[in-house]
Parts: sequence; structure tokens; C-alpha cells
Amino acid sequence: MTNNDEWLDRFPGLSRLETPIKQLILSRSTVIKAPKGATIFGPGKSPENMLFLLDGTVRVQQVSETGHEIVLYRIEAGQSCVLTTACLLAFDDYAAEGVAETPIRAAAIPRDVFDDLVSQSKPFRDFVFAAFSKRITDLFLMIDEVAFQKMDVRLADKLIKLANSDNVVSTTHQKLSVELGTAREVVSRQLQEFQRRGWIAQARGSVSLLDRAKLEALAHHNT
Amino acid sequence: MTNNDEWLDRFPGLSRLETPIKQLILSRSTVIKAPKGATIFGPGKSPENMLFLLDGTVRVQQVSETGHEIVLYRIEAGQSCVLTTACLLAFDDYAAEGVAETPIRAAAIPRDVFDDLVSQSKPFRDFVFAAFSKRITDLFLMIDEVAFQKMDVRLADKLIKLANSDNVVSTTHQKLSVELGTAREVVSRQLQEFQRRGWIAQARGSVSLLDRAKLEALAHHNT
DNA sequence: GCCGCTTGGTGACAATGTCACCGATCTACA
DNA sequence: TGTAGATCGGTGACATTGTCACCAAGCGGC
Repeated sequence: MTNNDEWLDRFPGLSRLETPIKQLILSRSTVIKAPKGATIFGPGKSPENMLFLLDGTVRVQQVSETGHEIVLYRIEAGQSCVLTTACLLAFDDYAAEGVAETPIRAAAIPRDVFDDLVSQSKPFRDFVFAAFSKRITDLFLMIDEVAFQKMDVRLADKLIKLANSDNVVSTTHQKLSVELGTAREVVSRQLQEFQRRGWIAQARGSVSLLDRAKLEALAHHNT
Repeated sequence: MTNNDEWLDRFPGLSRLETPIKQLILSRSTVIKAPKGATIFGPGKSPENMLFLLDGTVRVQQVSETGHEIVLYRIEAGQSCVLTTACLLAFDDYAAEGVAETPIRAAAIPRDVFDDLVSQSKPFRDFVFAAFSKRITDLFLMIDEVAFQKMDVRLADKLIKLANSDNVVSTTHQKLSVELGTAREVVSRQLQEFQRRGWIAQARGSVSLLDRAKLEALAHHNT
């Protein structure tokens, strides 16, 4: 996993690449690291490379003119950073920024190499376009959710997705409100209601899911 | 403009294509037409071609599980239908549908030809990736707007964008509510308020902008 | 003219966002 | 150890937006 000539197989769409293409990628890419909290890309900081995330998680979020923040999506290990790709080619500055949520390791491919790969390898093209498509359809779903879903449903869903294997979410009300693009007070009130129902327990900086099934039922409309 | 070998020059990003590539596109594409109101693509109706819109407008919208609708964006003449591209390559069915708002004319390119073009022409690659990037960054802006902008600002903005050269918007409150992903009652109330201020005049099925400057000021936060 | 559909208006209420403020807890540091 | 400042979360009042049920006017087809 740490070996430089193995990471390609961690990307499902890339394992099918032709052997010479794989070697081209490996020879022209460099593995970079960044600590937790590092800004990977952001306004005025365009990345000059396309990134394949090997380890860790990158959170992509946006700050609006009004000062409000919202988390757009996460890039997990084994996924490519499509936005990076996108903005390699877009002229404007980013509207969004990417922050390492954990220490990360990524393979960086210069944009001219990326262009060669797209040109020469059909499996690579398929990988790139599939990633773009996934991103766009995910953004469609997010718009639908932000516009039409009730906050209790969205919060239950987010708690489930952020919970670790012990059913604990280590985060503050403030950070949860940024995840959902709402106000801290709204999160606090909803969590109080969940607590009143016995679905969760709260401590400073963490939420424990006591009745995950109930939360899942709410999140999936199986009232 | 109607001539089959001229439409390529209407796409700013494509006029720079190499001559043999242009000829490949022209020889392998067909010009199709659809009447106003036709569904260009939608759930269970994947387009088998990539489309370049020559005349008219396509509205892309989404129906949520909850029955709510929202307009995601429009494709104008001279733009490519990136979503079509996207979903040429995504396995899932569309979450969205595209409807012709006017009679349309479009150039259809089969997906294998599209793949060849991406492989062989750098200008074509640049065009495609720029279109993807633009779409994604526009969706970011839309998420920001849906999540954080007040309805009066959004409605003023939408009225300005939908107004024809006579400053008239020919649409119903219901359709405006779908544009913004809100309820008809909300639109009606806001329009009443605009009317009370003398900014607009209403008739059944149409809104006239009387004081466009005031609406623009509201839309752009220049209170 | 009548019927049924579309369009838009209305009031009551629920859900969410905003604001101002508070106390509790934590952290850094002298 | 004690204190200052920051972070975290709670609260009430209020504004905005979403939901629901219902109504009336206009419009088209017959």
C-alpha cells in the first residue's frame, strides 16, 4: 500500500489501464503528503497537478459572500480529485477550497501528463469522465436535499454518515451546521429533540448514537 | 447558420479545432430537431449521442422524491450539453431531465466518435473539460444560492434573467416557484410586495418589470 | 351559458433562520 | 494554581419561509 508501484490498483477504474500507461503514470507522478488541516487547494491557490488521493480524506467546502459556509463533498482515499481536474482547466479561481481532514498522501500528476493520458488511454478517459459524471449527479442530489429536505432528516443522515465504528460523532454543533449549511442554533435544537427521544447522548464536542435504527428510519423516510 | 458546415464556428471553443478534426465531426454528426416541449433526455431515456445545441434552449430540471421540482440550469444555443456527455458515460439513469423550451436544432455526435475526438484533438479536450468545469462551478454557486440567499433576492434575480427585451416575463407564479425550488405561495407573496413598491405590474400569466434598476439593486445586494 | 381547469389570493400554522445574550468549559500561560 | 480569553452550547424573541386548506376569478371547450 505504501509501495509506489502498487497504488494504481487501489483505484478500481485505473487497474484496467494498459501496462505502458501504468508505467507512464508511475514514472511521471510524485507522491506528496500533507498534514491534517492543510489547505490542498483554495481561492488563489490553484493546484498545478491532478491529485489521486492515496490515504486520508479531503473535505471540499465553500464560503459564500454572506459569510456562510457549507461542506460540498468529501474525497476519500481511492478517489480522484475531480475538482482539481476541473480547475486545472478552468480559468477562474476556485469558488471552493479543499482541506485535509486527516494527514493525507496523494499522487500528483502534472497537467500535461494528464492530457497525454486522456489522449492515449481509453480506460483512463472512462475513469475521468465517470468521475466527472458522479460528481455532477451527486451535486444534483445535494441541491435537491438542500432545497427540499427537512433539517431533522438531513441531520439524522449526516450523523449516521459521520459516525465512527463506535457510533460516536466527534464534532461540534458548529461544525455540524457547516456540514448542512444551516445555523448552529438549528443543529442544537434538533439534537436536543433527538436526545429527548433517547436516540442520542451528547457531550461537549461529541454525539453518541444510542438508537441508530431510529435515526436511519428518519433519514430514509421510513417513518 | 443553417448550413451544415458552418455551425462549428458558433462554438467558440471549437472554432480552433484542426481542420481534419472539423471534417470528422461534420461527416459523423447529424443535425436533429425537436419541437418545443419535447423531452430531450430524462429518467429512462438516455440519449445515445452527445448534443451540441445550435438553436433554441433546453431547460434541465429535477423532480425530487418529495414531488418538488427545481430548475437546475439552461443550455443555450452555442453550448454543449455536458450533462448528456456526463450521462453518456455514467451507468445510472438520469436524476434530471432536459426539456426543449423552444423548438431546437442540435448536432448529434455518437459516443464512439466523441471518444475519438477527445483522444485525437487537444482543442476538443480543452472544450469538453472547460464545459465540465463551468457546469460544476455553476452548480457550486447554485448550492450557495439555494442554501443562503433570501427569496426576495433570488426572485428579483430570476425575474431579470427571464425578462425579454420588453421587460416582460411571460410565466406563471407556479413556474417561477419551480425555477427557485420554492412554493407558489412564496412567489405570490413576494410579487405582491414588489408590486406594492411599484417595481412590477402583474397580469395573469405575466409580470412586467417597471423598475428594473430597483430589482437589480436588490438582486446584487446594493441595497 | 355551463363545466372544469388553471391561476392566483388568503389565513393559520409549522419549520427554519437570525439576533442578542448567557453561562459553562476548556486552554494557554504567567 | 489562578486567571483571561476562546470555544462550546443554551435560550428566547422575532423574521422569513414552507405547508395546508380553501376560495374566487379567469379562461377554454363544448
